[in-house]
Parts: sequence; structure tokens; C-alpha cells
Amino acid sequence: MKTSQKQTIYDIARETGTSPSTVSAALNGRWKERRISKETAGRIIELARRMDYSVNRQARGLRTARSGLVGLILPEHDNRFFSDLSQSFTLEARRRSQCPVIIATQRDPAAEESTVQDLMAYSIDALFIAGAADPLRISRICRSANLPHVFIDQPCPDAPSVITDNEAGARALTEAILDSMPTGATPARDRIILIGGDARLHASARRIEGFRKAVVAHTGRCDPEQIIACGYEPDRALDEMHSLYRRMGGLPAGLFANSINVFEALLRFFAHLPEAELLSTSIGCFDFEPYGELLRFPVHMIRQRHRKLVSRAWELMEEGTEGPVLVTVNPELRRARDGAARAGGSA
Amino acid sequence: MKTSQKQTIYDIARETGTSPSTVSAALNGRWKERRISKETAGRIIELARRMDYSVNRQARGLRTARSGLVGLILPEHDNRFFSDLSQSFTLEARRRSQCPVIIATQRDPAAEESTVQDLMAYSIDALFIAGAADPLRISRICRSANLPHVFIDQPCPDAPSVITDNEAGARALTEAILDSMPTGATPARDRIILIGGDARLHASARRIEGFRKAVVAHTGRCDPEQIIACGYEPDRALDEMHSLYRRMGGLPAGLFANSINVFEALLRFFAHLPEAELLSTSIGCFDFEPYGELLRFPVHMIRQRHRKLVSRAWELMEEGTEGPVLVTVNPELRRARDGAARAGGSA
DNA sequence: AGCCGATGCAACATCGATTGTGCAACAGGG
DNA sequence: CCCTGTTGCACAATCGATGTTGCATCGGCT
Repeated sequence: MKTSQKQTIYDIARETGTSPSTVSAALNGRWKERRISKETAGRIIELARRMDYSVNRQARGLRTARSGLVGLILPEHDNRFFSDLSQSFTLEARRRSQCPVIIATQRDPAAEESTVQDLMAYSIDALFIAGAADPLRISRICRSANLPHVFIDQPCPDAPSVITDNEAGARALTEAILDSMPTGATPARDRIILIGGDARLHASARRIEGFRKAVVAHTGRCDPEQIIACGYEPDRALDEMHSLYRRMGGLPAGLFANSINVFEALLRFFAHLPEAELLSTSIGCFDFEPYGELLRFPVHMIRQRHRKLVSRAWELMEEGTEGPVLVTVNPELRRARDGAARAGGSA
Repeated sequence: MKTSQKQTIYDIARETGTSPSTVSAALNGRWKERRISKETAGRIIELARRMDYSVNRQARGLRTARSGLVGLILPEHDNRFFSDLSQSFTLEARRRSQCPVIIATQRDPAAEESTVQDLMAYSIDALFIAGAADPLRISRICRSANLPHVFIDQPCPDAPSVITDNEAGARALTEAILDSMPTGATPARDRIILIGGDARLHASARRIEGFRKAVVAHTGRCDPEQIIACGYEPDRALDEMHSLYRRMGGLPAGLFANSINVFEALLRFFAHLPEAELLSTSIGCFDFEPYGELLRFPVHMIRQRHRKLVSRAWELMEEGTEGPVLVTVNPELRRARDGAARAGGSA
């Protein structure tokens, strides 16, 4: 089995009594404009198939200055949202016969930068960036290398970006929580509280704004102490939750967790409460986690439409968009199915 | 800003008054054995840094027949275990200055095959395969192209493989479940049941064996009806759970879920039971899911050591292993922290 | 002075594909 | 029969880096 010697167009040329350029033209479907006879092209293509030829992409890439590789940079793989992104990205890339290269950089700006350089050394055709620590810097590098790029789930003031409509999502989530809020809580606890997030960040700011608007529309007002933007650290959120519970003398009637990390902290806190108490509060999480649907109390969740984020990003790329364009995508509200989840209490 | 024209070693050669081959040698640290003076090499390296040169990897790859790319094929990104693998794989690749290319093929044998071909067209230096639908076929392709490859989490009879020690894991998990099994259940329910998995598959078979051994060691016997290998379909598992519950007149004292899917089915079933009843059974899952630790009842879990699986796989690669070698890695038992989780019942 | 072995580097071929150009052979028109 | 187009392809340059070979120059030694 000496089939291991990789075949080249020169081999095919020799076998078919033609020249490499003819073989190349035939295999690329360019035989018509290169005035290769249909019959010759056919012979070449047939032989190539029989010997199972596949082009050397490094050689092609060297000549054409393209590679067929497209990069996606993200913070980490082990995260629901980002792995959903990877999944969608892979599908979209392959639909276009491109090869996806997905690299996680651990939220480390240095790693981000060196990864971008690395990918550029491979002459990737395009770069998608999700959740970079330093978007501007990356954008600048790409721009100076003339590399088309689009940001996903994060706005970059310098480049096309596709992001979730955080405000609309927060509004919808808040309304869902308000809708299912139990009636008859003591006045001290009869309000909805947002916990988590960092008001200085774009995403958080929009979510807070959506929350506020929905609350005002529903209640007529929204007090500052209803918003506890204590960051994304679970431990910090847990602390805040403890003191909130103490201040209010119980759970608030409604709880808006600003991210999955914060939600996890809440779950940890809830582990110490009797189940009945949990059922007396209405909970929402701005993020999606399938396990949320398996809990013994209802949780509304917001799920980003990863599929759509990715496909819109590719569209921007293909349209050759360059400037600072911002496209928003509405997220999906996944209402808790009240019945099933609560049934446990009475079964 | 005309910096967008990518620089080549020819540019550096011109600027430094040297030749391309000299530049290449200098930049690759090979200047000593190429008898380039330290001073010349220094000048070249310095200039390269200043103009921020980076090698064209397609050109290098064409010449050297290597690319610096290493592939990882897996079924899907949106799965805890596989995204953990991706994460570890990325780290290990970058530690070795290789560029990871991770592709999900949706458990589709045709996609797997064409992806392998694709990657080979890029002259990847090595291929890792996790959870392929048709391992033998892939191994054969790689072998005939002389491409070093290793299977992860799946034994291939033709190639080096690194897998989790399913039997040992199952034994440990079973023992943990037995340890925390409540005493005093009615005789009909006082046993441990394994549910899920497909006895025809390697992994399931080993797990069942481990389960059986542990049960026999503990109880003296293990009846066939204690093992319900009904596959991995959640719906199917849910059905089986229902009828088991009916047959036994309640939950068994111990439950061994053979995979995360099955565990999810159990959770769905549990949603209809009062919490007290759940606390009267001891549960284990052969898979890891962080949310399992946030549930209101204790769950023992087995976590595959993705880090170790991946690093052992790289080691096999680097040792140039070729034949059918099977390396096993012990998984980690994550015992439920009884106290915290159960506290909810009494708080 | 003449020979020899380092030393320091330039030239050149090469990897495999793409693409612009050139050139036979043949057909058709005048 | 000559001239002009087509048709059908081969040739050769090129992409950027690597590694082999060869050729000056210089110092030291006899």
C-alpha cells in the first residue's frame, strides 16, 4: 500500500498526458473559460476522483493569498452560550465550504492578540470575535492587515457588530417575572429586584435600562435599591443575596438574575430555604441553562439566539461591511411552564 | 497607513542587505549552524521585530509539509464533556505552539470522513478523534495518509486510544450510592438499580460490569432486573422510570443513571414527586453536570478527567505510538455533599 | 609564499497550485 | 493559396519560505 505518497496535479497531468495548468483548470471548474475541451476536462476529473486526489491547500493558499480558513475567537469553550456559538459557527462555515477555526483565549488580552496574529499568519479569510477583552485593539490589528472581521455579542465602536438586544430582552423578562409574581406578599417584600451585572458595561447597562422601563410601566416607579448591580462574581452575588434577604425579612416577590453566574449563586442560596418559600417568589434569569427547566420551581429565562447572531454576522461579512455598524437581534424569552414544575409541591 | 502590505523575508533581506535564506535562518534560530554571524542575525531579528514581521505559514507549510495545525474531531460543541475536551485540547495545543482546529461533525459518518479529508488537505500534523461514529474508517484513512492520530474517550481497535476506565468509575459510583443508601426501605425497594446505556457498546458494558461487581461485593448478588440498559434516549428512560416506580411501589433505595441524558429524564420524573421522597433515595450519575451540585437533593457524580485524557493522548502522539494501544484514565468521583444539600429540608 | 581549514554568507532549487501568455493546428473566407 | 480567427492546450512565472551547495575571504601554519 504505497498510496501514502500524496498525489499532485503533476501526477494527474502525467497520467492523462496533459499539463498541470490544464489539470488545475479542469478541477476548479474553470475549464470552459480556459478553453479546455469538455472531453479532456472529463478525463482529468474522472481520474482525480479515482485516485482520490485532494488539493494541497497550502500551495493553493500561497498562490491565492486565501486559505479557506475562518477564525472565531471566544473566551472559553466550557460555557453554554459560547459552545452554542461554536456550533452555529461551524454549521455556517461549512455551508460555505470554509473551514472553521475556533480558538478560546481565556479572556486574556495578550492571548487574544497573539491568537489573532497567529491566525493571520495562516492567511485566514475572515475573523469573528466574541467576548474579547480588548475589542478595539483587535479591530485595529485586523484593519491594518486588511482582514475582514465582525464582532458577535459585543459591540465594537470600530467595526461591524451583531449583538443581542439586551434592553428588549430585559424588558420581556421583567414583564414575565412581574406577570407571575405572587400576590399578597408583605409590602416590604412586594417588589422585584435585579441582582448582578456591572452598570459600566454595555450589556448590563442596557439590561438595567430595560428592567427599569418595564418596572416603571408596571408599577409607576422603580427605586434605585431595586437594582443591585454587584458584578458577575457568584460569591459577591451570594453575599448580596444574603443581606437582601436579611433586610427584607424574606425573599422579594420577584428576582431578576442578571447572568447565569448570578443565578447559580441564587441556587446556592436557595438550597438553604424550604421549598415552599421558593414557590412564593417569581424568578427570572438573563441567560439560558437547560437545567433551569428541570428545577422544582419555575424560572423564566432569556436565551440568546446564537443561530441568528452567527448568521447575521456572516451576512455582514459577505456584504463587505466595514465601518461601525451595529445589528441587534432579539433574544428569546423562555417562560417557565408553571404547571409541571410546581406540581412537585402537591403530588 | 500602507502597512497593510504584508512583509516577507525578501523585504527583510533587502532592508538588511542580506539574502532571504540568511533571514530565514536567523529568524528560525538556526543561524548558528548556518554560520551566520551573531551580529547579522541580531540585525535581522531586530528589524523583523520592529516591522512586526510574521512568517507566512502557508509558504512554510508548503515547503516543510507540516502546518502547525492539529485537528480534533468531535460530535458536538454544545455538550459539557466535549466542550471540556475542547478547552483542554486548546491549552495543550498552544503549550506546544500548535494551532488547534476543532470541528464538530454531528455524529454523521459522512461529515466525519469529509472533515478528515478536509483537514488533511491542510496538512495537519496530527488528528485527535473523540466520539466518532465510525472510528475504524477514520483510522484507516489516517493511516493510509500517514497521519498520526489518537482516539479519545473511545477505543479504536486499530489505533492508539485513551479512554476513561468505565468499570472502575462505575464501581466507585456504585459504592458511593450504596454507602449513602437510606436504611429501612421496604424489602421490595431496598436495592440499587442501574438505568440507561446500551450493553452492546463498550463503555456501557464496562460500566455495567463495574456496577455488577460492586453490588455483588456489597450484597452478595446482583439480579438481572437491577440493570435496565434501555439506551441513551431520555424519553425511553423516562418511560422505564415510570414503570419501575409502579412495579416497586416507589423509588428504589439507590439509583445509578448511566449518562447525563438519563439523569435529565430522572429529574423530569422527580419533578412530580414530593421532595421528601427524593431524600429517601440515593442517586448517582455517570457523568458530570455542575448543576447537579445545586439540586435540592444529593447526587453523586462521575466526572471524566478531560484534562488527563487529552494530555495522555498528546503524549501517545509524541511518543509516536501507532498500533492499537489502549490507555485508561481513572475518572473522578464527586460525592454529593450531604449536609448542604439536604439542609433545605429542615431550614 | 602557498596551502588549508574555518567563517560568513549568497544562489538556487524546491514545495504544489494558479494564472497570464504564447503557440500550434485547424477552419473558414476571400 | 493566403490570411484571419478560433480552439485547445503547454509553458513559465509566481506566491514565500526552507535547505543544500558553492564561493569568496581571512587567518594561521609551514
